[in-house]
Amino acid sequence: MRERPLILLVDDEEDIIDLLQYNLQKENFDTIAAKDGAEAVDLAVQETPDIIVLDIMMPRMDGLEACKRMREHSTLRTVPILMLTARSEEADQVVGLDTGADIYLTKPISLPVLISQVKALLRGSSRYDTPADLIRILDLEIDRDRYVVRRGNSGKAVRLARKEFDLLYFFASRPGKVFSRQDLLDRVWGRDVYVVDRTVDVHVRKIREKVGEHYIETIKGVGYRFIDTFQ
Amino acid sequence: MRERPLILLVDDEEDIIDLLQYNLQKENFDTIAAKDGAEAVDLAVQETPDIIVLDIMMPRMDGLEACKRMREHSTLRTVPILMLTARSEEADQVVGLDTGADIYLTKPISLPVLISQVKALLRGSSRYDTPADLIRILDLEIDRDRYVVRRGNSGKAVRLARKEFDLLYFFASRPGKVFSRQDLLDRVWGRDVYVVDRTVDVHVRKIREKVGEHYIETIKGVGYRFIDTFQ
DNA sequence: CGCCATGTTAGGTAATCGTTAACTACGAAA
DNA sequence: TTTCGTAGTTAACGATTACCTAACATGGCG
Repeated sequence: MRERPLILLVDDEEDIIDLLQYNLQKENFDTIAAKDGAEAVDLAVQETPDIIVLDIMMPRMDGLEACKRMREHSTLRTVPILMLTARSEEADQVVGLDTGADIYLTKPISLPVLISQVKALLRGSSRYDTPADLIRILDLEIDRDRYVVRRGNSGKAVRLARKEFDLLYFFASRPGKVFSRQDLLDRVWGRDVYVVDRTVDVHVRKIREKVGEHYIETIKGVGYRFIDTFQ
Repeated sequence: MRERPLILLVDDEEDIIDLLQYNLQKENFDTIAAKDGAEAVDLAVQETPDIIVLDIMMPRMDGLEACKRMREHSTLRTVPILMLTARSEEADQVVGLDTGADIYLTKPISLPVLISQVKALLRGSSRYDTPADLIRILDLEIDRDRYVVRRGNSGKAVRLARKEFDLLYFFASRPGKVFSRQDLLDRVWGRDVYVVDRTVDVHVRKIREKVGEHYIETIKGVGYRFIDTFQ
C-alpha cells in the first residue's frame, strides 16, 4: 500500500463527492472521484485504489454493475468495496453484498462511521500483505523480487545485470561497512571463484553509472562501502 | 479454508446463539459458540475460526476487550470479526471498528443481511488465497475455465497447451516478479518432477509465439517475469 | 616528480539465451 | 491395428550478453 492510501469515490452527486473528499483528505487519504459506473471502472483499472466507495444509483452504469466488472479484473480483485446508498431495504443490501461488495452503508451516512469503516477495511486488507523483499535506503529502493532499483524522486526502475544487482544489494544491506575487494569476491562471487580483485572495480563503475555516483564510496587502500546513513 | 467454513458465535443470550446457529448451519456453515469474551478468546485460539461474530455486551469480558485480545494473537490476526450489538449510537460503532472489528451490525439483526455479510467477509478473505478464474491484465484475458487467452482488441481466443497455459497463468498472477527456471519448475511443474530447466525456455517461446512477444521478459542470469504493470 | 591506488575503457571469452528440430508418449481417427 | 496430430521434453548450435581482464589514464601524496 502507498504511504497515503488512495480512495476512489464514486457518486453522481457532486455535493457528496466534495463532502467525502474534504473529510477523507483531512484524515490523510488521497482521493480520486468518478461520477458514473463506467468512469469508475476505467479509473479503478488505471489507478488500482486501495479502497472503493461506490454509490449504487448512478447514470450510465449503476454501482452493482460497476462492482461486478471491477471484481472480474485481476488487479481489482482484492480491493475492498464499500457500497453506499439511499435505499435501506434489506433486499438491496443483500444484493449489494452478494454482488461483491464488502460492506454496505445506508444514507444518510455518518462521516465518523464511514471513516472508521474505511480504516477497518484498509486494516483488513493490509493484514494479508506480504512484505516485499526490498531494501529502502536513502532515496533507493532495491527490489529483490523484481530485480530492479528505483530512485526515489523519479520512481523509474533501473535494470542492473545480475552481478551488479547482487553487489549493490550486498552493500546496501550493510551500509557504512567497508569491505576489501577480496571480502566482496568471497561473499558476492563465492568462496571458490577465482577472479582478479580489480574485477570488483569494474562492477562498482557500472553500478555508479546506472544508479548514481555517490552511493558506493571508495576507501583508498582498503576497499569500498555503501555510504554511511548514520553520518 | 475448510470445506465448510467455521464460524465462532459469541453472545451471552442463548436464544440469539440458537437462532444464529440454526440459520447459519442451514447455509452450510459449521458453528461453535461462546457465551462470554474470555471463553471466546480461548475457543478462537484453539479452533482458529474462519470468521467471528461478536456481541459487545457480555459478562466477564466484553466484546471490545475480546476483540482486542484476539487481534493480538498471530493466528487470529487475519480472521474477520463482525461486531453485533444493540447499541446503535455512532460513537459505539466507531469504537467497535477502531478496536479491530471489520464490520459493525446493529440489533435487531436481519438474518439475510447477516448471512450475506458473513459470506462477503469470507469472500473478502478468500480473495487473497484463491486465484481468480479470470485474470485481466494489460490487454489479455486469461480464462481458467476455458483454458484460453484472449487479446483485448481482437477478442480472438488463443488456445494454449496445458503447460503453456499454466505457465502463463502463473506469471500473470504475479506481474513484475522475477522467477528462476527452477522456481518455475517447482511451482508450475511440481516439486518432484525432474526435467532440465531449459524446458522452461521452450514453453516461454511457445507462449510468446501464440500470445505475443512482449508479455514475458527475460532477466538474464536470473530468469523470467511477466512485465511489470506498475512501471 | 614519481609512486601507488583507483578510474576508465575496450575487447576477448565464457555463460546464458533463443531457436529449431528431433524424439517420445499418448490419444484420437482411420 | 496403423496412422496421424498434439504435447512435452531434450539436444544442438548460433546469437547475444555479462563478465573478466588487461592496458592505459588520472589523481593524490610523499
